[in-house]
Parts: sequence; C-alpha cells; structure tokens
Amino acid sequence: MRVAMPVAAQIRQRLARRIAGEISLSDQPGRVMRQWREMFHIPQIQLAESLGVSPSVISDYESGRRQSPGTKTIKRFVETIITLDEHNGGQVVNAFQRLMGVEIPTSIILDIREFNKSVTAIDLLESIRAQVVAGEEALDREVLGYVVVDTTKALDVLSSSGFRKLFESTGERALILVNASTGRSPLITVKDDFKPSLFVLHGVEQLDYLAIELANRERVPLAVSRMESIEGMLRKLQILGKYSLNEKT
Amino acid sequence: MRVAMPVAAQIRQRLARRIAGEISLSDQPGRVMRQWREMFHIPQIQLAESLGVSPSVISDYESGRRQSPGTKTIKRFVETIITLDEHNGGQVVNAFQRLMGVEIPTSIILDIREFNKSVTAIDLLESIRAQVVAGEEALDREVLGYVVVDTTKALDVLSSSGFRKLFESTGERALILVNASTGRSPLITVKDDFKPSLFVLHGVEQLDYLAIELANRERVPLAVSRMESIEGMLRKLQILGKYSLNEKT
DNA sequence: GAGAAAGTTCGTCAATTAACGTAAATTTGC
DNA sequence: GCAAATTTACGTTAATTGACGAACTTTCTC
Repeated sequence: MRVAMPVAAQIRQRLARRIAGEISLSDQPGRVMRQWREMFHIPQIQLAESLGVSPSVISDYESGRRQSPGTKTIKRFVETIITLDEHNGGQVVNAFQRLMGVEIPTSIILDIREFNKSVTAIDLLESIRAQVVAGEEALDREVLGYVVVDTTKALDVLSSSGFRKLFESTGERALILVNASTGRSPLITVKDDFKPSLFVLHGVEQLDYLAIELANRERVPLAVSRMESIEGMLRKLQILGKYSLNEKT
Repeated sequence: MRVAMPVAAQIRQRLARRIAGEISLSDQPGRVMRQWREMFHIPQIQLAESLGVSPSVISDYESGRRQSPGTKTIKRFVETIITLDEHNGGQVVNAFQRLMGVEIPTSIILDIREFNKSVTAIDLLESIRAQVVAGEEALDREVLGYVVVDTTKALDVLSSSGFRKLFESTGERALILVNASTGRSPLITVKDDFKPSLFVLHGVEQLDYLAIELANRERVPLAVSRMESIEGMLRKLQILGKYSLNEKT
C-alpha cells in the first residue's frame, strides 16, 4: 500500500501547482515567472546556475522574448525556485503555506517570509524605522514572520471575510500594510482572537484615530513606518530575513 | 475601483489554475490533458472543433508526441474545456466547485457531475441497476449530482478527515463507491449531519453487516450496483446526466 | 563615483512545437 | 455484425522554442 504523502510535501506540491497554473494561464508567462522569482528573492544569476543555463535565458523568458514556454521549462522553473527556498529553510514556502488554505490572491502580497530565528516586534520595527502609535505593551513579542500587503489592491479584491481570513492566517506574524491611506478600513476588521501580532502601516497620509483606538483595545502593537519608499522597506525586511537565517546556521 | 469578481468566475479561475498546474507539472502533460478532457466528457473531435484545429492534433498531444506543450496551448485547452462545460450548464465545473474547498485529489475521482434537472434516488439507482439494501425510506429524495470515487485509491490517499470532508462536500448528492470490497471502511466514517443523500457500492464481494446497520441508523439509502463493469456504469451515469440536460432546455 | 553585481538585448542555430491531412485502427450504437 | 463515430499514426512544413555568448545598461555598495 502506498504511504500517505507527508504534509510538507503536500504543501510544496500545492504551491507548485498554483505557481505553474498561474504561469500557464497568463498572457505574459514571463511576467508571472519574474513575479515569483522575486517573491522568492532569487537573482536571475542564481536561478540560471541552478537550472544549468545561462542568465540571459532567464531574462529572455521574463522579458517575453519567449512567449509560450513549454511544460518542461515551467516544471523545471517551479521546482527549482521551491527547492532553492527549501535550502534556505523554506522561508517563503512555509510562509505561503499559511495562506494556501484561505486562497488569498497572490497579487496583493508584495512580500512574505518566515523567520528562521526569533525576531521580536522591536527588531522588526527598528529595521524599517517604524514608530509605535498604539499597543506598546506587547512589543517584546516574538514575530515568526511577516506579510506585506498592498492595501489598496486588497480593499479592491478582498471581501471583508477575506480580510478576516488574512488576519487569522497571519497570527503571530507581522502584517505590513502598504498604501494604507488612513489605516481605518483594514483595522476595523480586527475583532477575533486570531490576528497578527503586529501591525505596521506604510504610506499613511493621516492616521485614523479609530485605528489607534482599535489597536489599543485589541492589544496589538500598531506602528507607522517612516521609510520613504516601499522598495526600501522591502529591502530592509529582506536583510532582516537573511540575518535570521545566518543566526540559525 | 475594480469590481470584485463574481463567485462563479472565481471558481472557474481556480479550477482552471488547478488543471493548468497539473498539466504543466506532469511528466506526461498529454496524459493529464486526456484525463481532464474525459472528466469533462468531451470527445476529441468536439474539442478540436472548438479549438479550431484538426482532431489529430489533440490525439498527438494526448499520445505524447508533443512532449512539452507551450503555455498558449495549455491555456487554450483549459479555457476551452471549461467553456464547453459551461455551455452545458456547468455540470462538471459546478460539481467540482464543491470539492475545491476541501482539496480532494482528483486522482480518486472517476466521474463527477451536477444534474440540471431533478433526478431522484430511484432514477439514479435504476439507471445503474442497483439494489437497495438499507435506508429504503428516503428513496424519493432528489439527488443533485453524483461523485464516483475509486475506494481503493481513496483509502490509500485520504486520511479519515479527508473522508469526512468528502462526505460533507457530497451532501444531497450520490456518492458512488467503486472497488469497495466490503463497504465497511468508508461507511464507518459517516457520523455527521452532512453526508451524501445516497450511497452506492460497486464491486463489493461481500457486503459488510455493519455498513447496512450504519446506513439504516443514519437513514441514508445504501445500494449495490449489479453492473458488470465500472465503464458500463459510468456510461449509464453519463446518459442520465445528458438526459437531465435535455429536460432543462 | 568607481567597481561589482544584476539584468538586458540580440544574433545565431539546432531541436521541437504546432499544425495539417490522410489513411488506418478502434470503439460504440443499434 | 455493420455503419458511424472516434481515435490513432505519421509524413510533412513553417514557426517557435530553448539555448549560447558577447556586448551593453542599470542598480547596488562601499
């Protein structure tokens, strides 16, 4: 009798299928490949090396010179990026696992990752120059990972139950809300026991008083990042993630 | 602001992604394409026509002469089979929708379909020459669709919670268990309120007494099909499905 | 602001796809 | 058991992929 597949392998397989499906159904498969490669923080050169091809090949795909890559290419691509992540302790795959069950569209996720070593809320906030505005009492909490969400897109695409699911599946992690104009709409949805252990807003013009009130009531730290650009913040987070990896080894 | 996607479109998209992913990750993309085409009950000729290509093209893919079809081909293929099903009232897509949430592996499903016109338990049982052995009091129930499961494979692949989920998601439908040696193992899992409205066993050597007892207690009709072959039974079910379609129009 | 790292562009070429059409084989329906 | 429907096998051709490598541009980093 065949032995049931281990859970980790199942998750890997589901994520692989999802990525492969997105690529094959896209009108610009190369663009999707790029999105995923970047989500996994893998430079073209490294990917090319692992695939045993020249870096220009990757660029040709991503730029759309090759318009309809074959299944062999897609399969090798998907399996390679996932395997490379697994060599890093599965920072991305494991983080995605939490979102797989709830079917959050990837288009709203700018970055996602699990830490391999304990990082506290303070560590994270410092690294992205964020100022705490509520829920200070829980800042020594450990943060197991983070998800960066494009709030504008999320408000567009997600229903309120979708938001709730996103919050639930971000338990014990930092939820970083980018393009949040006032911070009100997302924070309103927080009610349940399952919620992020830390909220960070970026790109707020005028922070809503209600957001602060809600964060205090729910005892979740709420902070506002003072980084100029989203890209800069993502870079800082990536460094924090890498650091957490080195600590482990 | 972009309007949220209607639920039907979301389901369609998820199923499409799943099929596309399976094809691209397979070592034999053609075999997977064939499996799905057959699951949708579409002859090569009809598919070829809808795609605007010659039937031999489909055969060439399915037979593996083309080893690594491109994304364009995959995309067209997936969208075409789904669209064709939608022209039939979405008998297959809608049936799959119920299983998508619970991530039942497709490999255990031999056939699946929603009826477009009301079919009673008796209609279904007659069409596949099945004898009722328990729960006769609920035979006039309407059956909204059916799922044919390869029990041997399912016992191999599904955990007991997987079985429960399968049952739950088959509510008000017939669950047809093929290759069920005694009928005991699957029936044991039935406990909850959500369960199929009809069980049919096929390929039982010796029906288990406990299965009968449980079906009676749960007030679910249990029947044993006397069709010689699985293929024959699937054909009969398909005819029943087609009939239900005509009734509607 | 120089040097390194990462990514792009493009000419080139062998291998493969995508497709047709025809003839042969197989399956299904009465 | 024959006719109709369906699927296969395969020779063929134009178009495209998959890949290289060299030269070039952009982006970080110190």
